[in-house]
Amino acid sequence: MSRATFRAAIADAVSRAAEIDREEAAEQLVAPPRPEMGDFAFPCFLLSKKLKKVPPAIAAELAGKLSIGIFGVERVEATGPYVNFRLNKLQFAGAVLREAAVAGAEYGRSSEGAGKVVAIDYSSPNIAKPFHVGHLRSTIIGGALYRLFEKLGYGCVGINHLGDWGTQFGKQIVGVKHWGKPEDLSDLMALNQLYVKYHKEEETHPELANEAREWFRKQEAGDREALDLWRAIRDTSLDYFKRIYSRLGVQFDTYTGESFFNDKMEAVVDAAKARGLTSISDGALVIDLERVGIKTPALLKKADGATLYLTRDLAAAEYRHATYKFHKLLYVVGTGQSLHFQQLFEVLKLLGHEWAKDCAHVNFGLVKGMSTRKGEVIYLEELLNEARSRALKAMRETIEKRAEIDDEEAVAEAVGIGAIFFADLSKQRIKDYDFDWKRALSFEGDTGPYLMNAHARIAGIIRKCGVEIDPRADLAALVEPEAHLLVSLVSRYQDVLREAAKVHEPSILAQYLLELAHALHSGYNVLRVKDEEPKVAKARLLLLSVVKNVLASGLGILGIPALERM
RNA sequence: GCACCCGUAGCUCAAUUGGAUAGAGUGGUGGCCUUCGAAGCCAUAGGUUGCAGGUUCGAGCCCUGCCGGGUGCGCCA
Repeated sequence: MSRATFRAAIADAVSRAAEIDREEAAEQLVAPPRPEMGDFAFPCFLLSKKLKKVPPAIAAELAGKLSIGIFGVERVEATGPYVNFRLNKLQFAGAVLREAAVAGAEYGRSSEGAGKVVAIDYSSPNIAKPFHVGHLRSTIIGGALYRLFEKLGYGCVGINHLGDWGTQFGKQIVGVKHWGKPEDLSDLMALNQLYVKYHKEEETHPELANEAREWFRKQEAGDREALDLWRAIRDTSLDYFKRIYSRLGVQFDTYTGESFFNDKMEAVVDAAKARGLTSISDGALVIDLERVGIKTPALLKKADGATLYLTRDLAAAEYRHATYKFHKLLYVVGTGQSLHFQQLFEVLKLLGHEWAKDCAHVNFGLVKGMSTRKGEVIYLEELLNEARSRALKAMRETIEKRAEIDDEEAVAEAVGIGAIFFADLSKQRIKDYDFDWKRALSFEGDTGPYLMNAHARIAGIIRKCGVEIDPRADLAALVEPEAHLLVSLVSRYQDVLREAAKVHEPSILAQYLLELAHALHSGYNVLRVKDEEPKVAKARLLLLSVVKNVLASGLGILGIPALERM
């Protein structure tokens, strides 16, 4: 808020001096590339066209007109084609830090999303298969977006669209029937082994495929035994997933998976037919999408009459809209399914749903190189355990720290999670992700633990400095450029959250937190608190405590624990 | 073959969405722990932003064509 106040004051002055619209002026105000240049800059390129003068001349002229009387501004200077504004440090720090100090851990929260619902479909794994590293991105990105929108005041619905229906269950049941024991039904690893065994056997005994198809057919027809088996497998999987999610700190509001929509698809098919959208092609029921620029037609039903993925997603989208009246519906799914989502959104439009424009595919790049040398996938639990043990090893290298920590295992677990989450969330979603043990589990440099360390370090200062935090402290002592940089970064937090939400990109927040932690680490030597004069100590401590709150808030959104000690 | 995505320092990534001198980490080299946490800091080296055109006051970003990598392209999800 406070940053916006200063921005508005400058925009107002600029709009009067340059005779342009106030909003236009506010929009053009940017931050200069280097802090010495000032806090805001107004580029004069656009005016150049209108006034038929070169930008530097306009900048000089404007700077002259604006030299005095803008709220919070202590210097106006033309530098080349820009007019640079430097804020009064005391006024700026006062406004920013007081607001942040009062808000405490809630700093950054806003109510701009009040009354609006964002539904987010994420993680959505297939039942009866263990969680591996490839499932992580959707889970982590979706969880981060959930908490981000929540922070901005939106009501969020986390949807886990479980892959809990389909022909793979026929195969799973054949595996259980032929080679399994009754107790395997409640053991996910055993179930998975049976599934793998099925595929191996199928290579030499192709007739098993018919058996599997028959089981799934029975399942769809409501056969008692088939459904009982399916339910047991589903329950076992769900228990397992929930254990993983609790370890990751990820939550869902609903687990309405694919099976939930079994009885809701016929209505969509009927609606499409009624609108004359469908045709028969090679026996299958399709919707031609050539007219909207998609060459691949959408398949609603197979030649044998069975429904498909798309049919189910159409029914699900309609159900979600009816149930949640969402402002936005986000699908956090890999970019490999782009065509599917283009088709889905276009068909929703053709069905007359104007809300189709509120649906978005939050796509992300592939996770490559996640299998071991033997070609097996890396299970998530292996990764988490490895991260924990490496963190423990790193902790044990410094004895002083151990003395302060009472639950080493818990800290190591948190550090491991922090490293893994941040390795994923710090890059733009769209980029392919090369999984690499060394990089994913690194604790040095631009990593999750680096941010956690910045937070724990401030916590240590607060514990040991011998000064109390005072939100009303006199801030005149905050004269160092390092302090001003931190104030400026703190003031940007809300803007960063808004931008990250707007483009569904947690990496914007992650990059910002790195900047903040860098500024802290570089500055904290000159911003000592302990044994300084009380006035100086109090001012600096207030600044540091506010930085700590921002770190805690941002890390929380990313799903990374902010520890007091590590 | 067609469609979409990605090419920025040796490696992994940024760049305020078209703006000022393209920045971080890592790896290399050299420094900094008797002072609130060294999972840290400082310094130094490293670039024809894949190539070639175009658009304009201005392009890593937009347009066209190539080159390289990835993904997808009707009866799986």
